[in-house]
Amino acid sequence: MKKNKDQQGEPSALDLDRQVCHSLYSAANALVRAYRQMLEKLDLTYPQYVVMMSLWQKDGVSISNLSAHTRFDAGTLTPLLRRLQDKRLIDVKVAKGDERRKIVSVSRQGRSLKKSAEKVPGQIACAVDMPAEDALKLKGLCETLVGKLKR
Amino acid sequence: MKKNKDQQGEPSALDLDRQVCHSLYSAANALVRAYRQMLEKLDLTYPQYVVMMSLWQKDGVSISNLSAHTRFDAGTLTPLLRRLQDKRLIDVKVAKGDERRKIVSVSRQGRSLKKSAEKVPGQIACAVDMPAEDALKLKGLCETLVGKLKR
DNA sequence: AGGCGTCATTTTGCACGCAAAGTAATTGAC
DNA sequence: GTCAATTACTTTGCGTGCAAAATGACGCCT
Repeated sequence: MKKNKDQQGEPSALDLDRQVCHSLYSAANALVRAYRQMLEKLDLTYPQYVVMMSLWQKDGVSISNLSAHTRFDAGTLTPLLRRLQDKRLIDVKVAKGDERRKIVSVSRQGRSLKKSAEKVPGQIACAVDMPAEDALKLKGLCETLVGKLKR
Repeated sequence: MKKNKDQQGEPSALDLDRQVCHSLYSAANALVRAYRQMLEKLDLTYPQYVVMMSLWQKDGVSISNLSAHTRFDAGTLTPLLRRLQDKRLIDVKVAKGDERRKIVSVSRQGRSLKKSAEKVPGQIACAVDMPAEDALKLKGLCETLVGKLKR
């Protein structure tokens, strides 16, 4: 009776519990879920918050610039920006000199939202409760991964 | 001229590039994108592949068991399982003795798909090209994070 | 037995994520 | 200058991810 070919066989490379990717996937989802509560006061989803952070940092950019910085697909950004516009947080205008391009900028309301958003990183850090060293290591490994998978 | 209150001010906790979560989010999306190509031969999405891995490992489970193991929401599993059923990869039956519960099991075709799936982890490892030590560290940090955010 | 709270699953509604196809405006080749 | 290739963005279609509400079955209390 060497093995037991069906259920509960010897460990396999396909075991869910050994998959790094599954852990990463679960962690990303868990984080978005954690953000959801903190962001609902701001009436933002996590991706919308990312876009606002990008714009708070650098305003008046084209959609393709925003896409590069946030790493969101253009096809994802179009409707997301429409929602931010509906909330009056941003302005979108056609670029002068190149009518294909659009320029996105933060509105006055969008700028004032930044003050409330400033509390969010601390709240998340508190919920996650991970030593700064580990957080940096994690960030570094994720960035490496993104780099390897680019394209 | 101490500061420059608008664009390009001093670094802030809201800078996108310092957000661990944004790196994690991007990495998870990049990984799913990488899986997409390898899984299209199997006609599976990444979440469907996760469910199949879970079932290959342990068959004949209820949906809530599957939900716990895969960490997918029940409301996500219902339509996902319907698609796997449409592809004849799994069988779903009402549990005897408790008609609320359903029991999910791998079909013969689902079992034969496992052989093709066995190549996937190696292909991903190759695309990612990360030292085993780093991969384990990454997995560990993600699991810690999931643990802290549980609830 | 009847009723009620709990449990397992499904449904609904909304927001991504992204490949692929579509639409304009711009650039480049000649 | 003309026209094809390219670029910037939008649209479409499908599959999640998840909160919240709905459905239906169980189990327990009396």
